[in-house]
Amino acid sequence: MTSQVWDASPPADASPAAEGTRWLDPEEQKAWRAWLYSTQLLQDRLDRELTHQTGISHAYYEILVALSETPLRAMRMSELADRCLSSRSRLSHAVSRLEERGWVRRQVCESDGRGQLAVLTDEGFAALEAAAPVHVEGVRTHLFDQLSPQQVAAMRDIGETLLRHLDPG
Amino acid sequence: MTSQVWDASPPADASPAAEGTRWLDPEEQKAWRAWLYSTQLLQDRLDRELTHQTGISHAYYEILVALSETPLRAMRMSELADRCLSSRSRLSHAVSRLEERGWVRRQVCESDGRGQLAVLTDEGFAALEAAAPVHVEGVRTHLFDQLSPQQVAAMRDIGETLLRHLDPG
DNA sequence: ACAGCGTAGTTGAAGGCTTGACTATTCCGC
DNA sequence: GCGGAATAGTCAAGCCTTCAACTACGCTGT
Repeated sequence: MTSQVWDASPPADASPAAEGTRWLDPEEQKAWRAWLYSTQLLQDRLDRELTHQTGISHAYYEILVALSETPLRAMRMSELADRCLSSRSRLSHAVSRLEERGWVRRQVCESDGRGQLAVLTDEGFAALEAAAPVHVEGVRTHLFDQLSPQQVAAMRDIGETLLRHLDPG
Repeated sequence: MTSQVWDASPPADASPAAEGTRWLDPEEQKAWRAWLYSTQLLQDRLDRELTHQTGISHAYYEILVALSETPLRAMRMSELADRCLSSRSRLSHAVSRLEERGWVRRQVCESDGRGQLAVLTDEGFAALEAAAPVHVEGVRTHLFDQLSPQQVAAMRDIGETLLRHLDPG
């Protein structure tokens, strides 16, 4: 009746819905907490530093990167949304705001009248060029400088394993 | 001038700000992308499933868990904010909404007139009890069922290493 | 006693995200 | 070609988060 650990062990007087639940054992719980906290702190930290030093949030940065890596610096809206793990709606709003900054413009798609192309402008490319070193330094300082080569390899292995399960694409 | 990879290699005509930037090598870049995508997809998925099946977002869930693990199911607002990796303001808003649902109530702190205690109500405890199996099943299905024991151990090790660097506490 | 400072927490406005409805266009089968 | 289903994208309402005040209380030194 006092303290419970809701990842790990069921309460003594477990509710009916809890029957058959595969609770986490202590090792799993520690791994889960470490993963959850570290990913949240790292993402917050990187996003905050990038935003404060460049005025570009990590979400916007990802959009600019995706466009810049494309031959014509242009991409269909849906394709861009998928690439950025973003909903259509969210991306549409974000592109509108990037348009206001003059970093992206919309252009109707030749081959499909329903479609729109998001096109990176020269100003947008310059903004990305200015932000990239800040982003990379953050990733290096807070992630790669902290880990051994073995840990980096394990991180990649775990990430790719999870992606095979999670990523519909 | 065409496609660039902004984590990995500098553009040929790098801007002055890019001088001396420690760009990521191809291995690091793959590790970074795998980590970034997998964490984002996993967190989205868990939050979405929990929200749809129980009406409780992961952020609210964390608050309820933190309170339930405490002897008197009560915690100082700041302490709770720290525990949930949340800003004071964000937590204050969240507790207000949990109060509207009748799951938490506020109570002035005896020992410090400035302080407030967030207290978990019986209704809040019941809501947590109902949501916990859904949460745990999600974590198991999308995380632990996908990984080998070695990978779980490595995940914990990496998480704890990063926490030592990131966590101010 | 009280001035000044630091701490605890709240509030309101501004902006971002999600959901669901909506328009416009294309594809498909007849 | 033409009618219906599917697809691409946008928009508005509501919720959440952030930021910058702001209130209230406690601590310290004189």
